[in-house]
Amino acid sequence: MTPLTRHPLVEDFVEALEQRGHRVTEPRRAVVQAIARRSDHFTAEDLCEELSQLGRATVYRNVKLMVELGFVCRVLLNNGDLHYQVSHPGHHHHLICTDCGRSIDFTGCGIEDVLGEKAAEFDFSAQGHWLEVYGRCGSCRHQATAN
Amino acid sequence: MTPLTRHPLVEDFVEALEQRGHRVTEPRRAVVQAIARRSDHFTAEDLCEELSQLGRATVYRNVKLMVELGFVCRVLLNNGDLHYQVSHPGHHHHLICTDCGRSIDFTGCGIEDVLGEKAAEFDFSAQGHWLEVYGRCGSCRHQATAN
DNA sequence: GTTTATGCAAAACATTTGCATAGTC
DNA sequence: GACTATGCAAATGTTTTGCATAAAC
Repeated sequence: MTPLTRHPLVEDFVEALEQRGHRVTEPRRAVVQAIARRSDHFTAEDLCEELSQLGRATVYRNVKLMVELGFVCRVLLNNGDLHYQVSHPGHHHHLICTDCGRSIDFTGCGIEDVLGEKAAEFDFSAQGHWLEVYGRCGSCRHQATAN
Repeated sequence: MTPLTRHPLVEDFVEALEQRGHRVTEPRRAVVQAIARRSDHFTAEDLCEELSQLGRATVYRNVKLMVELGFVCRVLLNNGDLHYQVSHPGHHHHLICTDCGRSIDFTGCGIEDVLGEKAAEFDFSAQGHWLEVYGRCGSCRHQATAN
């Protein structure tokens, strides 16, 4: 699901940037590449370290841009930290492994109905929601069993 | 549900503090009272402003303590900010009004089943989750209609 | 050539920490 | 009296901003 092989995402992102009138500069490209390469969540600071040749402000500004364009979303980790991560464009959620920290996107949470009922109880009209799921991914579980 | 009348919570909190070996000082009491009075979510900085007679560190340390004791939880607002709020002790979620900003606690979200199925698809074993629901509360909806 | 992006340094926040002093139990 | 909490000031960490310069379109 998350492309690790090359970075086909980079070209998608660059194309979208151009279409929306954003200039494709070398620093911006570097930020986009660094993000696309990440198979996992990260902080702006992580990117700054990786891209130490760039100014902090440039990194922060471009991460923000990527969020605005919907290419990057935020994840709420179990410890309360908010990180960034390459995102499915639409509504989606994360299965976050408390062992390895990796997160898996999923769509179609199907909780709208449940929420609708609950909300009605409180005379509340639900419009959206944020959901993070914590647990253990397959490979971490299997590894633990193997040891 | 949220007690606005007096602050019966304060005594509950103080009692629990004593039971767990924490000393009940005047500054601590002031923080606890300020928190109990809040019908809405807040930041540590909000409390510092309200309790300007206290040192920042004291406020921060006591908020943290209240979180550790489970009296206060964090809420993820629609805009991505994390705030604090008086909390139901156990597992619960929030209905957050995007108009007035108020949040309503609810328990028994009943999404475990839905999540379990979803997680199984990805060979993921779900253990916990975080859910925030955004929408409009009754009074904001009614007010809008009235105008 | 016009406009947008960058880089730096400074500013603005938010939170934590060390340590001497004061307050609780 | 022993131990914990406070308050201050300083340190830390993160993110934003102003502005001159450079690059893109």
